Amino acid sequence: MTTVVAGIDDVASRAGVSISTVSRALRGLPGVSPRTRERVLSAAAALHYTASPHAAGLASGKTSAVAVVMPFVSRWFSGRLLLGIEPVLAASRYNLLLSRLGDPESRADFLERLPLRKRVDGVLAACLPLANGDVDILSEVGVPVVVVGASHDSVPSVYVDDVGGASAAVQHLINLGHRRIGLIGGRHDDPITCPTPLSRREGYRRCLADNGLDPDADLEEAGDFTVDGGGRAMAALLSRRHPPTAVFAESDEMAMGAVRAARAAGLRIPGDVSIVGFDGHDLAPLFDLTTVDQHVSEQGRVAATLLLEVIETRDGAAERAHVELPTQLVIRGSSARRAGAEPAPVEARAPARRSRRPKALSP
Amino acid sequence: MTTVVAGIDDVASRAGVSISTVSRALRGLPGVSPRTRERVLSAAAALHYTASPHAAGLASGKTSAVAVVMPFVSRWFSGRLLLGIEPVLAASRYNLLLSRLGDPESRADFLERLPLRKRVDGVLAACLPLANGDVDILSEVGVPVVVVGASHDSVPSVYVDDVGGASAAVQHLINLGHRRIGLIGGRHDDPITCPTPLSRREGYRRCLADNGLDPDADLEEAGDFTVDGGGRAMAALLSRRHPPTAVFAESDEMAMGAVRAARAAGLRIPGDVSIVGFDGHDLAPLFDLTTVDQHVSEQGRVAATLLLEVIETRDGAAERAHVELPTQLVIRGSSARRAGAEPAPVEARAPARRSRRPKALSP
DNA sequence: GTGAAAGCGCTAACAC
DNA sequence: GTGTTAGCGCTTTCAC
Repeated sequence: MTTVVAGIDDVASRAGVSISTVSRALRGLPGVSPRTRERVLSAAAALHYTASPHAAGLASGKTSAVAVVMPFVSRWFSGRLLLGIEPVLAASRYNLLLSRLGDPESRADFLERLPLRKRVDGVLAACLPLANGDVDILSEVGVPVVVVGASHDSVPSVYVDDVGGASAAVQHLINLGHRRIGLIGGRHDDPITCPTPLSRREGYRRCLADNGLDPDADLEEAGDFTVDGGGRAMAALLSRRHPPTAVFAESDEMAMGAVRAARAAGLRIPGDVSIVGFDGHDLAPLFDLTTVDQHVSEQGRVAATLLLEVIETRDGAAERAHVELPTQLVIRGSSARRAGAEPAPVEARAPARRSRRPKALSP
Repeated sequence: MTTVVAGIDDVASRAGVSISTVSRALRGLPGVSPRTRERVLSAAAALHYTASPHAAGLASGKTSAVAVVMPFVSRWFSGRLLLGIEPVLAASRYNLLLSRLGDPESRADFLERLPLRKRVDGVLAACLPLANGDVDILSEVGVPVVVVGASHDSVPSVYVDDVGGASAAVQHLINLGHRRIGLIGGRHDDPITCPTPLSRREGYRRCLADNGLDPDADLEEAGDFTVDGGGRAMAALLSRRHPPTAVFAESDEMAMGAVRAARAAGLRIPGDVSIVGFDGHDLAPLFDLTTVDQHVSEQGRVAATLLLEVIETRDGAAERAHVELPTQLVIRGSSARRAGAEPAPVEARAPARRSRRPKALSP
């Protein structure tokens, strides 16, 4: 069963050439006659030969692998990101090494041991909270690093405008006549989360301020980015003496929990309370949820492309790239004009439910 | 920025020993005095030294990496599986190489080139449709293979009893007085899907037959395992001259789409139609969805553990292991007694909504 | 256009 | 208990 695997010398002798010619022919290097190349290729195919990445890596210094590091592997966000990243890597024949850096210990251990060092050609860091010191350590791995889902000064990064996106969501609610707008956010004392919740909260507060509304700490509640957390936060907000007439949740899953909690409290959506999320979650349409789509898989695609560019060209421009991708407010049925508010100019609603994302992108 | 990385000889000279002593000390091998080991360890720590997996792999034949191969990377199922797999691998210091084998071409290419060969110590194949020939080819990679999410004769595997699980779901509906029970299934002509849909359909049909009900092709509809597909299938079923009073969907996402479609058709759930899904999806509680929980992350955990066992012990028993994990019918509010049916013995309902899964398992 | 030989950075015998 | 040496399977000069 454990078949002996063909080595480069097997191919060489079968093709009647030396191993260096095999190496050159197989990698498409110049200096090999068409006839020879042809013979080598068919010999390799016949033997199911593939060069050992280890040996090749040792000799050449290239590993043809990149590491993707994220705090969670099972969240919706992680999957979407991988959806964008994987095809890019596969197309360039890079292996994808997945690492989770959830808790502070594993993160410390990672930064201490740098187990990826010498194993990959680049690192894609998703949503990691990179303190300045961390980046220094990370750059010590000696390979390019690209950050996705957060902006960072000294590392190329791909991200969306969280402040602007949150702001657009809140502005949408304000345009609908809402004045008491609640926030369901992340917990800001969690050392392992990304800066994301801070930015979205900032967008929320800034938008209120820009519209002459006082941010009210009583209308902000932590939902720790889970469905249940969102539900609890919503319940808390609804129990205030002056509950909000609309709520902006910093993630769609929290928004879904909020929808559930509001319904459980006997409220109708959007009749009694409007809810807006953030993400563009696949299941958001099921809740008829208005949301800020952050095109996660596109972020992944762009980040992976950028990383490969940095790896392969060592281009100074790419190494300093900061790509801000747009968000998009997708208006659905969970947000509506506040009962009793004066009418206002009409906003465009999302078109047909499924038109948001081309089919190829949503397996 | 691109710091020079310490090699084993740097550590050796700093500790004042030879490189083989460094190698031994760092890997915890016997034959090193405590004093020496101590000096080596601190030298290595000071230099942030980590052995190059490539060099180590070349020399030892072990790569300390395993490949996880799945048809999709962004589905809920994939994330859950990774959630179970990753900690097991990380605990044993194995790297996780993620490959997608979605379309037939990439699958053929994979089987042709076996790019993993020589790169990993083992392969975890999730939900891949392994024809017998494919397994032979796969075993040619020369490393152990464990299949998860499907049973296969010649390869150790971890799976749930799809037939039994589906059967339990349908029996539940029959117990509730339903007689016309629809099926929302997968498409069986798709060459890349797992045997899963066939098994669940078999469980559905068998359960009907066991209860003296004739399976009716008119009550089966394909939903291709997506929310929208489930919605379309539900709409189709509801448009039958004799629509079903209950529907079993082979996945929770299809069930969610079905819930939506039923509501869109003006039906109440479970008053007008009962719906049961299959998966134990995180968001199922949001839909109050009765479902067959297949504990996906547990499947991943067990499969990863099994794979490491095979790798590390080359134990014949492990190499022949077929682990069938139990499914669990979780009864929620989407299924109820058929209107007008005679009463029957009470079934246990799910307890508090969040008790289904310990917190540590649901990030 | 092709081959020979020298490593890449480790591990694993084997000697001391 | 520790050091020396020969590879692991390739890529890469450098000759030819």
